[in-house]
Amino acid sequence: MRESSPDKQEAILETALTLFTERGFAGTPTSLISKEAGVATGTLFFYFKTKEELIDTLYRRVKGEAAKEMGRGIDKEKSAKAKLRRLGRNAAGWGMKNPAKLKFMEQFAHSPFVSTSAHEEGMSHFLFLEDLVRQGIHDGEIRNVEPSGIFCLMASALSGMIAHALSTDDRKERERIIEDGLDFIWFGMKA
Amino acid sequence: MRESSPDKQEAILETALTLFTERGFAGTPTSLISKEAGVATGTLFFYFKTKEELIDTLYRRVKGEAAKEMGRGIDKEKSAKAKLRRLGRNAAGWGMKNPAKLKFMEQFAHSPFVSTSAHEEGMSHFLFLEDLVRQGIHDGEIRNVEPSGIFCLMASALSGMIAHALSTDDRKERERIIEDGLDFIWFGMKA
Amino acid sequence: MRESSPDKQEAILETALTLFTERGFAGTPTSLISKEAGVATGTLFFYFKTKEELIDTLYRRVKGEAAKEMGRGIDKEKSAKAKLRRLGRNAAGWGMKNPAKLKFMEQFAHSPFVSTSAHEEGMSHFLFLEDLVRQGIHDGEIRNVEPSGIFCLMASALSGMIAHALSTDDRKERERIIEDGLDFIWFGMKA
Amino acid sequence: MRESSPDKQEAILETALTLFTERGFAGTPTSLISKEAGVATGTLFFYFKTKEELIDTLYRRVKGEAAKEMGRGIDKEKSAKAKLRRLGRNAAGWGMKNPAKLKFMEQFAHSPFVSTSAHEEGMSHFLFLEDLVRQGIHDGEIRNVEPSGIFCLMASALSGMIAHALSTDDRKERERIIEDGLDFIWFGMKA
DNA sequence: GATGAATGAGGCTTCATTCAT
DNA sequence: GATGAATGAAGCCTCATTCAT
Repeated sequence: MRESSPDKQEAILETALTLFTERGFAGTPTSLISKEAGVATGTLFFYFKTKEELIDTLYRRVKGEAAKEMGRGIDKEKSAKAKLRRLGRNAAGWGMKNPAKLKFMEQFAHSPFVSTSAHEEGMSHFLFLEDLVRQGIHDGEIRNVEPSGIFCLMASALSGMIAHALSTDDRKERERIIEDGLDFIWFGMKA
Repeated sequence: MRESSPDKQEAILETALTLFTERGFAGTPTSLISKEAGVATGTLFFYFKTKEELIDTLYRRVKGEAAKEMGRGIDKEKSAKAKLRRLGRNAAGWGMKNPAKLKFMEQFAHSPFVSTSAHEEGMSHFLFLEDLVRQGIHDGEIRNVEPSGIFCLMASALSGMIAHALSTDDRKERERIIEDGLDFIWFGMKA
Repeated sequence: MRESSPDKQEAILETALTLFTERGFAGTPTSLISKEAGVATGTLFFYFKTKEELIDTLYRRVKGEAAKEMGRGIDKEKSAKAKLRRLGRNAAGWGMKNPAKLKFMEQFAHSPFVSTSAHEEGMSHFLFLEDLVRQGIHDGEIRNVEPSGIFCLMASALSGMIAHALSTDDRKERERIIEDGLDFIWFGMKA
Repeated sequence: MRESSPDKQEAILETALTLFTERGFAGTPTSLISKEAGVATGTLFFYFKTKEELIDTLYRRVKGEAAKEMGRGIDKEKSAKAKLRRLGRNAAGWGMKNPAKLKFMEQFAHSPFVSTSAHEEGMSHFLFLEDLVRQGIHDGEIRNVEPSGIFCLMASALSGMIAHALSTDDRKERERIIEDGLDFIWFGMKA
């Protein structure tokens, strides 16, 4: 009865991610999460005081992980164009490899279930992207318009692009969608 | 209390829209909707067999209205560029005038609460947009890439742009955001 | 399934009184109350927002009823002595006839489950008793000491007396206990 | 945090007393007791097999201590009157010095949480009081009525008196309440 | 058409208790 | 002796839905 799993908390988070993605937040009882995770009801509440805290934790984690993946190797690139392209490919790559996490973020990006503070923390991970745009403008590569606007447009276009890419299973097709999408984004902002 | 709705059904729909936007589907009991709408609990279920039917009806309505508004006056324009610009301005204008409805659509675009059929019907209203892109490509105004991809990019960028525009109260600022956004979208796709 | 009982609320209150007396507040689940009262779980919460509100309502009712019974016919008596004796007999009579209510009051008089406001309202019903003592002092029938002190002593002695009387089933014995108790109280305060 | 208890068991008992008084039995989780006492959850259950055993132990202790304090120096007094007065002063003194313990006893004297056996043991400590009354009757100092009745009246009046005395912070006032109360009790029973 | 009291399945959370370390 | 992660039964309460009036 007393098991040796070193990481019940991890099991809960992982299970919750999948279930939330499949059934939504309200459609996923905590009892189902614990059952699927192979722990007792009480265990979930030992690690997360409330269901909301579990959601929040998950949201912060996934958003943080996504941001980290997106930034990978950016510094090695010289021009804003190259940096953005790398970033876009990173994002697409992460989304392709983690469709559940992507769906989770999409689903809850606008959800009132996610606390405001989690949303803010989530956003903060992507601030470096705005700096990148700012630098591009300064260097004359990007059109001189409000950086936060470009950031929004880029972020939403990127997200739409990845969702679209995920709708096909064909690798070639996906790559084409991504390259076309990155072109769209770059032409949209370049000086 | 709700003097502008002679019709109870209308009062329910209107109230539900506001409440869903503020509190989400799961956070809005039908009892609260009927109370705020000034009708009895039973009345809501006379007009809508289930809560989900109410949600679906609302979703279809709002999506349909948005699509109708976006298409207004498009035929008068000649070039794809002009058509798209008009369409973008319509969308932005509608969003500015109906922030609650916009928020509703944003929040529930990915929600499992909305039935698949409602989602599909919602999407169908925007198919004319894809035709528009197709025509633009044929006329050489738009780059020759998969139209559905452009459609996705445009739609998500538009939505991000409007959300960003709504974050400020300054009319001038809003207009600037919208014009910059429409430029971004156009440059992104033009041949 | 839909019954015609005109007074489910009353059934709930009555059942709750008995069960609380037998099992205490914490030992009585709301589910048991509704089951024994022959109503659905939800019905209890339709009439009482929370379990605590049910307790409070019950406490106020019982205390109010007790106070009313105690005051019955007091005005007809002339002297303080006669008034107090009548009051004491009323109290004892009520306690004998309503042992469950008495036990309920005893049990929860000091309980943190009963809200402060309910306790205060409960006490307020007995203020007339303090006035009675004050008048007795003024008329020289009762020793001139702080009336609130006498009130406390009298109230607690009365309550102890009734509890003691209830411990026997013999009517004669009970009457003796009551008369002896009323003597005790009167000699304790008379001038 | 709790530096005065070298013994964990003692710390648990002390903490439990305070918490039970403030929040009632049902409102005080064992986890809170152990946390406040600075021990692990498991430790509490090493010393007390169940929560009820902890409650019982506490109840027996407090009741025993109270009885012991009340009886202090009684033998030195000659007359029943003097013995009772001494006993009353002892009781009042103990109550003033141990308001938490007093409140604990008041609150749980009628509680179904306390086992029957603990209640009986608690009562047994006060049997000497009944003997004292019996002796007073035999010596002609106390009215010849059923001793157990007098015992009940005296006990409840005493308890009401102490509660009342505790409601003021003024030392003079308190002493007056106690002396008046002891008069009340004595006049109530004297021959 | 309209009402709102009534239903009861089911959700979230608490907490006494256990036991491997 | 002591710890605290883990358990799971059980409690309070919500809320979509029904139906007699």
